[in-house]
Amino acid sequence: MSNRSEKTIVDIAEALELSVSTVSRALNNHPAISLATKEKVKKMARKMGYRPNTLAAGLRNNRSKTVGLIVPRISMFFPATITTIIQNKLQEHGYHLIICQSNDSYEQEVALVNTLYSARIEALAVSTTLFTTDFSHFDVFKKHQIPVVFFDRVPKDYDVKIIKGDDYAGGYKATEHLIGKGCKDIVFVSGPLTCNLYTERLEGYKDALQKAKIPFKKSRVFYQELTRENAWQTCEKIFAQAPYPDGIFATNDTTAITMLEYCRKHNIAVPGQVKIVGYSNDPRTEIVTPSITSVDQNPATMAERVVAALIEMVQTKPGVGKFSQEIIPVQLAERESSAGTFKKKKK
Amino acid sequence: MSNRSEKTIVDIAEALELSVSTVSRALNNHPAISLATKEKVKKMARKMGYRPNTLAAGLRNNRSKTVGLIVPRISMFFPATITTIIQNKLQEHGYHLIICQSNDSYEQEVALVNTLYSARIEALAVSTTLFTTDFSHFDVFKKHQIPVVFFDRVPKDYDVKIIKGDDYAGGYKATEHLIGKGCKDIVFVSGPLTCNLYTERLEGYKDALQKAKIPFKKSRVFYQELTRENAWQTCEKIFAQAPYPDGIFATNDTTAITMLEYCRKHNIAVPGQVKIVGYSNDPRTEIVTPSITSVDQNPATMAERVVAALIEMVQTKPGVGKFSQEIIPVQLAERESSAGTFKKKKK
DNA sequence: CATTTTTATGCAAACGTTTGCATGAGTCAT
DNA sequence: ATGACTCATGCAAACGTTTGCATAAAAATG
Repeated sequence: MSNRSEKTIVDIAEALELSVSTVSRALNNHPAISLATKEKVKKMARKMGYRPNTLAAGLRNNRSKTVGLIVPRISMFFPATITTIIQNKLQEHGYHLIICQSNDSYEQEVALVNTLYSARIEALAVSTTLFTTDFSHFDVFKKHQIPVVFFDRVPKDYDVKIIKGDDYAGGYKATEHLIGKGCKDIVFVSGPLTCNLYTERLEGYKDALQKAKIPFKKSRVFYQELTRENAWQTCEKIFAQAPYPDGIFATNDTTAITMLEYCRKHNIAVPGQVKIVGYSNDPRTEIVTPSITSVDQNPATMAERVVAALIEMVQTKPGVGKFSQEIIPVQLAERESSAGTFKKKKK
Repeated sequence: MSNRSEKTIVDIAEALELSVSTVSRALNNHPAISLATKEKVKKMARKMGYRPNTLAAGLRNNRSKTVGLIVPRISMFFPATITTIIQNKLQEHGYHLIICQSNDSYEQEVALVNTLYSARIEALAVSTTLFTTDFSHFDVFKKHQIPVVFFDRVPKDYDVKIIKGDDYAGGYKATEHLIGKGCKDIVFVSGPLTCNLYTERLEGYKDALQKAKIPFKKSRVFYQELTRENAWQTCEKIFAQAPYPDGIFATNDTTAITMLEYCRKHNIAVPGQVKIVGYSNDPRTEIVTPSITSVDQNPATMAERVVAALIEMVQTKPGVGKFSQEIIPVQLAERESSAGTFKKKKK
C-alpha cells in the first residue's frame, strides 16, 4: 500500500501501459477513446484511489471550477438565505464557492476582490458594502472578462450585471399600507444613503406620502447603520417628546424588532398607538409579540436568478447579452404590528 | 494597454531583463534578493497590474492556501456563527475558505469530502451530519496526512482532532436548573441518537434526574429531527392527555421556540404551568415572549479553537501532538421561560 | 489489393509558479 | 595577488493536467 504519495494519471498510465493523454481523455469521457479502455482506466483509477488534481487542471485550462461570493456578513438573515441557496445550487453544477465577508468594510471588500482574482475564480457574485460608492476595484474582472454579478446591494452607474429587489416598490407598498391603516405621521428609519437600497426605499416612501397628500418631513427620516443600538437610540429620540409618530417604517427587521422591544418596554401599544413595518421578512418577525409586518424580498428567487446568471455567463465566455438589470418583485407580509385602523379624528 | 492576456512573472522578468526566478523571489521577499531589485520588481508588478496565479503556485508547492469547511447548513444559528468567525479569522491568516453544506445528508457529505480533497485543500473542518456514524470517507485525508478538525458534531471512536461543547454538562445543568425550579416531570426533546450531541445531553439529563431521585421515564423522551413540524407534533402528543409535564428541555432553540408558541396558542402558561429550557442560546430566545432560558455553547470560543487548531496543524505538517479532544464549557442563560419556583405540593 | 477514411492512441508542449544548484562578481583577510 | 567567503542572480526542472498534431492500425471503399 503506497501510503505516502498521491496517485496521478501518470501512475495510472504506467500501471496500464498507456500514455497519460489516453488516461486523461478516458477519465474525461473523450469521444475518441474506446469504451473498453475507458472502463479499464476508470477501474484502475478507482483501485488506486486516484483523485484528480483540480489545481493542475485549472492551471492548464484556466478553469478553476470555483466561483467567489462576497457578502457583507453571512450571519444576517437575507444574505444568509441567499448564500445558502447559491452554495447549494452551485454545488449541484459542480462548482465550488469561496464565500467571503466584507464585514461592511470597504477596505476589506477591495482586498477580497483582489485575492479572489488571484485565486482565479471563474465568476464573482457580490453584494456590496453599505459604503461602496467607488467600484473601480472590480475593473480587474471586467478587464479580464470574468463575469461579475451584483445582487441586492448593487452599484449605480457601473455597467454590469445586476439583480436586485424592487426596493422602490417595497418602500412604496410599506408606506401605502401604513397610510391605509390610518397612519398620518410615519417615521422612516433608513440605512446610510450611500447604499442604493435605502435611497430607493426612501423614494417609494416619499411617493406614497405624496400620493396621500401627506407632507414629507425631513425630521421624520433617520439615516444610520441599522444596528440594535442605533435603533434603540432613534426610539429614544422619537419618543422623547410629543407629537409621537403613529407609524414606523424600519428598513430592516432587526431595527423593527428592536423598536418593538422599546415600545413594549415603555408601554407604547403596538399596533394600538403606533404601527410598525419592517423589511426583509426575517423569520424573527413571526415569533415576536406582536408579530411584525414586513416586506418580503423573495430571497429564494433572487438567489436562483443569481446562480442562473453566473452559470450562463460562465458558459458563454464573451460578454454577450449586454449587461442587464433584473428586478425581483417584493410583497408585503401583513402581521399584527400593523393591524387595525386608526380613526379619522387623529390630529 | 495590453487588454487581453494576464500578466505573469515572465512578463515582469522580460520587462526588467531579469530572470523569472529573481522576480519570483523578489515578490516573495526572499532574503537573497537585494533590496533594490525587490523594490524595482514590485513597482513593475504593480505597474503592469500583475496578480499572482495561486493555482500555479499551489500546483508547484502543494499549498492551495485554502481550507474546507463542511457544516450541515449555514443558515442555522450555531453553525452560522461558527462559520462566520472561522471565515473571518482564516481570512486574516491569508487562507481561503470553501464552505459547503451537507444539508444533513450523509451522501452529500461523502461527496463533499471527495471533491474537497480533489480541490487540494490544506485542511478540513467538519461538523457532521446527524446521521453520520461511519467516518471512513475521511480516511483519504488521514492517509495523505491532511489535517482534519471535527467540531460540535463529532465522531465517536475515530482517532482525530475534536473540538466540542460540553454536551453532558449542558444536559445536566439544564435539567438541574428545571429541577431546582420545582419541576418533577421533565420532557426531554432529543435529536436522533445517531448524533453524539444528543446522547450526551441525554446522559446529563438522566444523571441530573437520578441525583434528584426523580425516576427516568422512557415515555418522556422524544427522538426526532428537530424541525418545527416535529416540535409541534410532540406538543400535541404531550398535551393530548394528563398528566402534563411541568418542564420541557428542548435540545435546540427552534424546538423550544416552537413549543413555546404551541403553549401560548393553547393557553398553557409558561413558566406558570410548564417551564422551558432550550439549547444553543440562539438570539431568538431573547426576543420571544416570554424569553427562553437556554444553554450557551460559546460559539465564539469554539470557532477560535477550531481556527487555532487548523492553523497549528497546517503549519506543523506531520501529525504531531497526537489527536486531542478539547471540550468547550457551556453555561445556562436564564430567562423568563423558567422563572419562578413551583410549590412543593405538586403530585 | 491499393487507396482512402475512420478509429484509437501517443508525443510533447504548455499553463505560471517555485526552488536546488550553479555561477559570477565583489569583499576580505592573508 | 591569492584563496575563501559572501552576496545576488540565473538555469532548468518540476508540479499534474490538457490538447493540437501526428501516427499506427483497422475498416471501408473502389
